[in-house]
Amino acid sequence: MENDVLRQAPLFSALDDEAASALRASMGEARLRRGEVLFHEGDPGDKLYMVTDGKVKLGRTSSDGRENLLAILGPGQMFGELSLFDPGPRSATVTAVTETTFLSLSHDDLLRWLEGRPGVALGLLSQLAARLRKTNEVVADLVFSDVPGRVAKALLDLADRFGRTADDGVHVHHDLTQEELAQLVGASRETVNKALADFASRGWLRLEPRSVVIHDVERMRRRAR
Amino acid sequence: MENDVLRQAPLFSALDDEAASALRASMGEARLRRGEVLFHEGDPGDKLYMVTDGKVKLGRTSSDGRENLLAILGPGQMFGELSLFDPGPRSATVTAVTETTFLSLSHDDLLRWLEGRPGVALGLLSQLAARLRKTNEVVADLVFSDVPGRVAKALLDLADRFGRTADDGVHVHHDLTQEELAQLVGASRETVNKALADFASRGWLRLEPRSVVIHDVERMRRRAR
DNA sequence: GACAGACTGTGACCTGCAACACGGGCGAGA
DNA sequence: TCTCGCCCGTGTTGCAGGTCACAGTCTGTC
Repeated sequence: MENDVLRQAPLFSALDDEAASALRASMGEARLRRGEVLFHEGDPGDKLYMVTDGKVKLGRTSSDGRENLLAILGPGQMFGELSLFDPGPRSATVTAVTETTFLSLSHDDLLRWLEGRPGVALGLLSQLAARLRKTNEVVADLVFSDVPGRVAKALLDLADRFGRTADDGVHVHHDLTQEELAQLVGASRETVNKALADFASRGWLRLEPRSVVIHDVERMRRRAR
Repeated sequence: MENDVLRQAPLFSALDDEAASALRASMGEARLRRGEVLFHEGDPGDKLYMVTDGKVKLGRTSSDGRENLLAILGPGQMFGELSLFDPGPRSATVTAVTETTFLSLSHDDLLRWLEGRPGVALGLLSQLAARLRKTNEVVADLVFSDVPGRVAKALLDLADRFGRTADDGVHVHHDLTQEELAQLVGASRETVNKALADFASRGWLRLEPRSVVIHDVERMRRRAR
């Protein structure tokens, strides 16, 4: 049943069939190809989205046009909560990194559905709290770590979420160009390339287009901190 | 009535007397002097706190001992929500910057009080969403802005929250040493000192111990971005 | 009034990283 | 098949900002 898609999201995993169906009924769908934009920073909008398949990047652009990625999100992950609970324009631009499908839910529908399900509000709180914790982590890394450290950390994070373990290591098809990786860790494309080349020359990983194979997770982990 | 203290917090400002009293009854109190620590990063703990008077800094320490401040909080502001909704050890150390008084509330008491008050849960959601939005802002600044820009922004933020407007400008008694300011913007003490000295030499502000008078808010604002 | 200790100011380095520059590969479309 | 764009790799240069070192100042304390 279609409800399985919903249950990918940690937030909705515990719902019974009735609740899931009720929710699913009020949700819309969307599909984007690589490079297409779902919405731009500054746009109005009060919809919550959930990725059901594929990957998106969540980014913001500085006044002088440089870009910075806040997160890469995959199946089961939600975004757009900010405009939901702290009304205001979208604070980031969302772009598909691969072909991606979404479910969407409007503020009003969510609130209506939320009534009488107080547990879910608590679930949302803990989702947000976890996001905040993670973002604080990012701040600390920007202050304390150098670029190679941040690259290592980003790769490990991507590996956790998108990696498949094989006998020669963890295959991570992150689908990001080195430029995008650089924006994700807040560095230049060139510096990231050098860090990657250095890791490869040490045998910690193998580089492939838009993908890496991490041979030595332990060393990468040590380099990350 | 004592309930006024509670109502300083945006979250509780709309409560009626009954609700406020009920909440107030289950809250504890605490008081710290400058430099004293309320709790350390890594400590267990499930209490939510609210500053009623004074100022605290919320910081984390890197493995090699360097420190980074996530926020400076004043009267009406809350902290400790993370351990509440995303159970786990405290993610930051909280230290008093001036003599400070708090109210505290345990997880269980909050949940009990929350029952039957669904509006408050939504209020908490929007608090967290706003915090997250702000933290994302910080990340962008770290990536895009230089140190003087971040210092200007930090001073303006402190001015908004703690400043008093007089005829020679906005007096901001932030109570932070330049070392602490540096930790707040993610830079070294020396670089921050030079940025401040530069602003002062341009006549944009006047330096005083643990305090500044901003003469030209507009120029500072322009420098911040 | 003398001393300690914490805070502030300023210079001389050194380093990590961004910016620029350029060449090579590869995939997609004419 | 050619060729035009995107990617990716790498050397070179300049600068922001971190580190080190020290001097001046402002507290409170005995």
